[in-house]
Amino acid sequence: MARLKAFDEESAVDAAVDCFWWRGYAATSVRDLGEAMGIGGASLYNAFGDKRALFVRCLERYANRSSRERMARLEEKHPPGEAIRAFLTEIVERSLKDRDCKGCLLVNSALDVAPHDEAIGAAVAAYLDEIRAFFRRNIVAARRAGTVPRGIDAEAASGHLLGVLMGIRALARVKPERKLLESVARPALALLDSAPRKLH
Amino acid sequence: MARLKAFDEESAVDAAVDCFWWRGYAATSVRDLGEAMGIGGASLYNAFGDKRALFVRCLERYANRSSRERMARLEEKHPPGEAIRAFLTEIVERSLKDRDCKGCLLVNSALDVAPHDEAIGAAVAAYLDEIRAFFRRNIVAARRAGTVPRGIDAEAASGHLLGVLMGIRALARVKPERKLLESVARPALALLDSAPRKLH
DNA sequence: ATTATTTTGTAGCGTTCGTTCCAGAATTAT
DNA sequence: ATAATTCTGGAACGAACGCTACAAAATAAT
Repeated sequence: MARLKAFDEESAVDAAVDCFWWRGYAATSVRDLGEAMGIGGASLYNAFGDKRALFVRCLERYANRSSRERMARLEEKHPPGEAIRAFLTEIVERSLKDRDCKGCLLVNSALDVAPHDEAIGAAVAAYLDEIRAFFRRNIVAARRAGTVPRGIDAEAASGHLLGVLMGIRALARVKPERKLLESVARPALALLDSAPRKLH
Repeated sequence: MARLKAFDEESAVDAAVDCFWWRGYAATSVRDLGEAMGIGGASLYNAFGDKRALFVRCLERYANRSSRERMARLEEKHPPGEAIRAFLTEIVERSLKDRDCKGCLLVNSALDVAPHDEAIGAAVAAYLDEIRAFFRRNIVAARRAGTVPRGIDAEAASGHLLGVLMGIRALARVKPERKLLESVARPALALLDSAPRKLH
C-alpha cells in the first residue's frame, strides 16, 4: 500500500555507529550521518526520528554486535575462568589493532554523552552492568569449578575487572602501546589464578 | 602606553576550564566560554587566540592546579607507598563528591579530543605520563624503603595504576558508587602491600 | 593635552547546525 | 487505472557556530 524503503535499515545503522564511534555524539552532524548511511536527511528523520533517537539505536546495535557478541562467543567457547581472560586479552588486541583509536563506543559514550543525558546515561550504565554481570557469573562458575581462588569475592572482583576494562579502553585512545595495556590487564587477571593470599 | 585588560587572565582561564570540563571541547561554544569568563568575544580572541588555543591553555592550567598539585602535595606529606595509596583514595573520594560527574579533564580529553588532534593528543599523553612517573618513582622509592614487595616491577605496576586510575575516572561518570569505585582501586593498591607471590 | 597603543562592546561575517516542508516518485490494494 | 500510502531528494528554516571588523573607550608616555 506504500512505497518501500530504498535502504537496509540495519546496515544504515551500522554506518551510523561508525560515525558516532569515530567522531563522538556532539561532533557528528546529521549530514555526516546521512552521507555515511547513504541516505538523505528526510529518510533519516523518517526512519529514525531524530539524531538522538538514532544514537540510542546505535548504542543498542553496538552492544549487540560488539560486547554481547563477544560475551556469548567467549562464554560458549571457554570455561568460565578462561572466558574472562580471553575477554580482556581480546580487548587489548582490539585496542592495538584499532588504527584510528576509536576505542569502545560504550566507554566513549560513558564520558561524552551519559553525564549530559539522563536516559542515555542509564542505558550506558545498563550496558556496562551486563559486562560486569558477565565477569561476575564467570567468576562464580569458576570458583565452583575450583579454577579461581576459593575465597575470591565475585562482587568486588567483577567491579575491578570492569574498571580495568574501561581503563584499558580509555588509555588506548591516547597511548595504544602493547606493553602498557598488558601491564594494565595482567594484575587483574592474576587475581583469578594467584594462590590464595595470606590473611593478616 | 595602552589600555589595560579589565579581567584577570588566570581566573578567566579557570572559568574556561570549568566550561570545557563540564561540557567537553566540541559541545562548548565560544559564547559559552565568554559568558563564563565574563568577557566578550573580542577580548577572548584578543587574549587567547582562538578556541583551540584557549583549550590548550586550559589543559595546562588544569594539570597545574589539579594533578600536579595533588602529586606534589601527597609526595611531600606521605612516604612513597602511602602517597600512591592517598592518590587513588583521593581520586575515589573526589569522584564521589563530584555531583555533576565532570570526571577528570585530562581523562575526558583523552577520549574526546586527543584522537582527533595530534598535538593535543601528545599533550594529554604527556600529562598522563607525568602521573605514571609519579607512580613509578614512588614505587621505586618505596621498594628501596622496603615498604612494598621487593620484587615489584615499577614499570608494570605504574602502568597498571595509571590504567586503574583512568578506569575509576571513566566509570565514575556513569556509576559513581562508592563500593564499585573502591572495588576497582583496592586490588591495585593491594599490589603494593601483598606478600610476595609464589612463583610457579 | 596630545599621541600611540591596546582593550572593549557590538554587530555582523559566512558557515553549519538540527530539523522541517514539500512536491514527486514508488509501491500495494482496490 | 485509480487511490491511498509511504519514501525520497532538494530546498530551506531559524538558530547557533567560530571568528572578524570596527569604532569607541581607556590607559601611558610624551
